[in-house]
Amino acid sequence: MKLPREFYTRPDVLAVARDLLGQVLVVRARDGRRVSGTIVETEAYRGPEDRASHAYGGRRTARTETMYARGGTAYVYLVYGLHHQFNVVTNVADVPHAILVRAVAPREGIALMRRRRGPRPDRDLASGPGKLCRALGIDLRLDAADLLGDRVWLEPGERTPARAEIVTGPRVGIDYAGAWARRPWRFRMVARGLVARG
DNA sequence: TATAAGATTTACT
DNA sequence: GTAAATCTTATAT
Repeated sequence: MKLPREFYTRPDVLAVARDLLGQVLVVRARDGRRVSGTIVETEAYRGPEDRASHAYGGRRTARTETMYARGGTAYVYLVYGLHHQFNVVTNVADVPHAILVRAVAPREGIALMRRRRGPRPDRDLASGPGKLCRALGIDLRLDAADLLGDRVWLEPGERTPARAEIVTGPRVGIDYAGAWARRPWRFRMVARGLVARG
């Protein structure tokens, strides 16, 4: 079962970013097998007013065009010329809201992830936005893919985190955005009973 | 046309 | 801790 269109088209991108925690990101590998991970960290981007967003000021380029698609679309782009970033587009068409998936916990297809990522602790296989794309096999070919299609999609997780298990904080790597960078639009799921860190 | 910097990761000192 | 890798976009010649 996939998350329905209505999950993504909701108007509050912060609520969707929070609700993505605990859900499962699934990618169909070339041989048809499933590779998946549980989402544990997200960041909301609320263009056009959000100075940290690629769509700040209503900017529309070949790269950002995907952000203007309807909710439930994948937005994949390259940073620093070599790392892919996977985002979930939210809201209705022409409203460029998106959520960067910053980390997942490996779930299915772990052997394939290890092969793709090389020798390292399993804990580090997908513990960053560029790492998870490498581990799951996400690249520019998945840009603009429909999240209700059969190449990449989201499924409900077994358990959604309780409020006390969600830590919010400032977004990462966007110091140029001034005050917008300090907004607590980053959401992280922590293990129950652990003390939160920034 | 040229230059700078970015929603990052890795290797090396 | 610092540097290198190297594509896209914005801004300045």
